[in-house]
Formats: sequence, C-alpha cells, structure tokens
Amino acid sequence: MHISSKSDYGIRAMLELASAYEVDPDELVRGEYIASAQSIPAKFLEGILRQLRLAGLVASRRGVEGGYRLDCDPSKVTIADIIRVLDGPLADVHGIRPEDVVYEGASEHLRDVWVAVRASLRDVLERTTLRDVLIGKLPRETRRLLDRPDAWTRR
Amino acid sequence: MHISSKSDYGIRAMLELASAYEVDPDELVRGEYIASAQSIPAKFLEGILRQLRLAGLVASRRGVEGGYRLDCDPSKVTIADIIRVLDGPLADVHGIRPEDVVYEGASEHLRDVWVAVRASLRDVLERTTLRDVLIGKLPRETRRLLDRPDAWTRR
DNA sequence: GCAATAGCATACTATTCTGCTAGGCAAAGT
DNA sequence: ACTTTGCCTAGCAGAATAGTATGCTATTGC
Repeated sequence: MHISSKSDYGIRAMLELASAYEVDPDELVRGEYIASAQSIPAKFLEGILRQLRLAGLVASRRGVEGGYRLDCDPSKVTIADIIRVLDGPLADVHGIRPEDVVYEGASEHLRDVWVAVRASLRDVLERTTLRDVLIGKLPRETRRLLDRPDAWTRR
Repeated sequence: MHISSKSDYGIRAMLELASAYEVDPDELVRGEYIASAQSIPAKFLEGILRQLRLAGLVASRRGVEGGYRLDCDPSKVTIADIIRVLDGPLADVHGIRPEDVVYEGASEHLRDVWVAVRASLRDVLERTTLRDVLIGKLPRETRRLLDRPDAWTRR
C-alpha cells in the first residue's frame, strides 16, 4: 500500500498544468518550470510527462516557446486515471488482480477482502478529479473520511 | 497499492491457525502443515511466523509435538494488524506518512487525498477480523462495497 | 541558414525491495 | 541418544525504484 514517487510526481505535474489551464487552456508550461515549482528532478519528470502524453492526458510542443499543457478537462480526469497510466492497476495481490487470486480452505474468503480494498480505493481515487484537488474542494464522501477525528493520527 | 506475498502468506497462515483455534485453542499446528495446506514455501513461511510470534500474535513450541498456535482471539485481530506487523504502515507516499508529506502551490491539497486513501483502507482492514474472514461473514460496511455491481470488474 | 531552446528517446546505473534458499543451532518428546 | 520441529543468521537472484547521461529532433528568433 504504497504511493510511488512516480505517481506522486505525475499528479503534482498535472496539478501544475491544471493551474495554468484555468488561466488559459492553450498556454504551454516548460518542463523545467514544473520541475522547480514542485521540486521534482527535471529529467525524471520528462519521462513521466512523456507517459502522460502517450496516454493522451497531456500535449506538448518542442522548441523555444515550447512546453506542456493539459490535453483534457481537469474536472474530468481523476487521480485514479493518472495512477493507472503511471503505475498500472490500483490494487494487486503480489502481481495478480484481486478478483483473480485463488485461495483454498481457511483463506477462501480472503479474496473478498482484497476486492473490497480495491473498491474502497476506487471510491476515493475515481471520485476525486484534478480540479477538486486544485481548488481544495474534495467530494463530499472523501471529505467525510477526513473529518473523522482519527483520520490524521498514526497507528 | 500492492499487497505483498509476505502479507498475503501471513494472513493465510493466521487463518489456518484460526481454523485450528476454533476446534481447540491449545492445539499446535506444524509449520510444514500450514505451508502445504496454503501452498506457501515452507522456509519462507518460517520467517513470517517468527515475525508474528515476536509481535505476540502467535505462540510456538519446538520439538516432536511442536508447532504454532494463535496467541490472540481471532475475533479481535484484524487484517490491518497482521499487515502492520509484516509490512509496516498501511499507506505511505514514497516512504513518508500521508500526514507528513509537504506540498507547495498547486499540490497543496493533495495531502488530503492521501490521508483519505489511508482512512478508506483502514475502514476495510481495521474492521475485518480474522474470524470474519474465516467464517465468510464480513462486516456490513465491507460487504456493501462488494455488493456494488462494478466491484468485481476490472478497469 | 543558423543558433538557441525545449521536448523526445534510449540506455545505463545505483540502490533497495522482494521472494526466496541453505545450513546450523536449540529445545522437546520417545 | 535420536528424531522432530522450531529458531536464527546469512546469502542471493531478479525485479522494481528512482533516478542520470547523452544525443537527437522540432520550433522559433535573428
């Protein structure tokens, strides 16, 4: 249960692009600018932005005046979309999809737990869009999770 | 968002022990038996069971009639407890606790998303006990996630 | 046309993590 | 004694993670 640097960087880059998009959807932002604004290693970020472009979420142009821009509506793209592009499926049990694992005997019902885990992840990550995060207005269901007293305490 | 072999094996071993516990709480189960019943590499399992013993969830005895048994009430121990013993905290952002990550500018509210993700994982994993999984009666909230039509479809 | 700029593409690398295996030691029963 | 079963340390191959290096290509301004 671990969010990789790659996904974290990718989402932050998309947020930076979404921020520019709100001002002018056609404005291009240089990779170097995103990297320094979000403290991300520039060359590493380049590869991440390439993946996002190949997935159709980002567009780019080369040369002087070149850069990246969002190629999607920030209120339509979810955090889950970005993670899937960069790191693959949201949840897996040592490489196998939750619904595909096969258990015997006493562990028969363990698969249901993994499917429920994935469903709960989807609940948060597929509901929350780039725009939600940018303006800080998370979906009601997500917000409800945060407002619980123990959400911020470590176990 | 990945469940390791280690946690998966550990939980299945605990389920096997819970199953014996229901018959007789003092009965000892040999490591070799658990390994073959759950198709887990025996020597790998040994290390996992040692971690669980050091955490106080399992007890053991050596020698001819030796083996392992649960040292806790299966209706008190949750899946989250086992994962924390074997793989550490439920959720982290490239090694940092969700509530500890620091974001600038456009990503300011991303932290809230990660805290919500952790909260939703806790919702499933801290609510579901070994006994729940053993008898296949998952908590109502968890069951509700499974009953949704798209819970079993892949994205 | 030419240089400067900024993204594109491939390859390489260092470190850590994962998923195991080997081998000997220590205790418990017969 | 001897067998059984767990205890413990070490090692190890392969994959994943988190980058870096280097050269190429498209675009613009002069």
